[in-house]
Amino acid sequence: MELQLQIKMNEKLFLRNPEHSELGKKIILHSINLIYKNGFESFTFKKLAEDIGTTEAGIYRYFENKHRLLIYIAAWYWSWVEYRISFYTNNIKEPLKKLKKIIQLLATTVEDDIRTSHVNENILHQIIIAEGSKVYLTRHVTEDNKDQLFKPYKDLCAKIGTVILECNPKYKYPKSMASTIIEMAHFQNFFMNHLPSLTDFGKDKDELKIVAFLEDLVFTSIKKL
Amino acid sequence: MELQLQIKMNEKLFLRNPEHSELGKKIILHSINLIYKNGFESFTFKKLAEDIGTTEAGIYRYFENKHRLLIYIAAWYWSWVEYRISFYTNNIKEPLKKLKKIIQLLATTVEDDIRTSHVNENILHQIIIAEGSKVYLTRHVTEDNKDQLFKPYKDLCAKIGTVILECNPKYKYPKSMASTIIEMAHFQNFFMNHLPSLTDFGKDKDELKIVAFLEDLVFTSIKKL
DNA sequence: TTTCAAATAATAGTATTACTATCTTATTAA
DNA sequence: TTAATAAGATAGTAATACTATTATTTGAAA
Repeated sequence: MELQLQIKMNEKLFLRNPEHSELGKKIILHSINLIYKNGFESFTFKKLAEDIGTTEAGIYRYFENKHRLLIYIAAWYWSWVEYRISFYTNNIKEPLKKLKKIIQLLATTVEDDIRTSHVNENILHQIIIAEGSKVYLTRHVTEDNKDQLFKPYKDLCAKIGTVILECNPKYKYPKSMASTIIEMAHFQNFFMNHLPSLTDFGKDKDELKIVAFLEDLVFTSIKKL
Repeated sequence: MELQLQIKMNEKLFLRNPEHSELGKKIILHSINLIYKNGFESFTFKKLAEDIGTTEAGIYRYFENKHRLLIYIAAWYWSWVEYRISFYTNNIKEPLKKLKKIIQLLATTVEDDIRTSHVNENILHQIIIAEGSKVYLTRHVTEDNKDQLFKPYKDLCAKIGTVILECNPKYKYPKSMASTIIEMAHFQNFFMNHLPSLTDFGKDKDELKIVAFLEDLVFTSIKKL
């Protein structure tokens, strides 16, 4: 049995749906690889076009500009993360166990999902750690937010917030706690690898320590009466 | 009595020390205002030069490029925050009270410090919230880190880590907790104002709620035996 | 089978950005 | 008085971030 995982994306995220053509899929695949290799700053549509073997103008038919492409990639990533969380916590009844699983899924390296052949999820995870915040840290957050470009991220946050409330209905900050978990799962990873003195994991660079830190942080707070 | 607050900056942060000339001070003052107004993405040395009434080449004598200028501004900011924390927690003996004060200082709006006439600290605080992460989220973090460009940020983090250990010498993650406090003090503020559904403070947009959230988060975790 | 629309490729061109270089003038300190 | 230093003026370049136009391919409906 061969499965294809298709994530339905908001129409405003692109000019032409990249999932619907070969060139489109190449754009996603190659842009993820290029951003991974040289970072978002030095990434240009010209380089991407050369990499793919098409023209700059060709890319512009799919995405307004490189920032929009990054937003698309991030939206895809968060949708995929939410799907993944649903999948792996589906059968878990106990909310505390569920939250534990969520933290583990957010903070540890992912394997490549073979059902999405045009996306290497491990590399994608890495680039979202390094570039993800740039998606919303802009002058046009508000308009972009109105266009629902951040919906997958917000949905994920809301979902985690709900699980937190299931753990403790009296906990006062479920949404802020959820966004803290998500952000810190990534930031502590970035710090561990690049600015280790900002963390307690510098020596062994072990993702499981980030999980342990987050679990400690979250569970002591929400378990409190 | 008129006081002047001078912060000694690492030589690698600039080509020519902007504190040592009128033009230099203008560069800092106007760049903060321009970045505040239109964001770092649309900020260019050309616009800055026009704003000041000098030439592009003039700015390039002080800073290699606009990213270096942002690093400088951020370094200045974190040095100033650390100074401020030292000042306001100086007389506090009780470490828990000290940490509480630190959280409040990190998470609430600052007044303009009249002793630094070329810097409006309130606006500076705002731009660091929105642009601060971009300082280290680059391909060249490692080299920049070797050049000590992030020292003020790391020093602050270390200092807060020390206070956390004073509160509870057995707490296992003082540095990660410190970086979490610093980052979340800013991110929750950004989210509250621009993506409110990621927080629990969207309705009244009250910074004191961020303080309350952080206090809850931190103290339940570190007080644990 | 034609034909018509959609996608793509090829090419060219523009404004802005991110610089570098050079030369002149003002300032100030030995 | 001179010599260094900072600043101003001007010019120029390569790369970036686009837009526009025209031609070619492809695949599906008439």
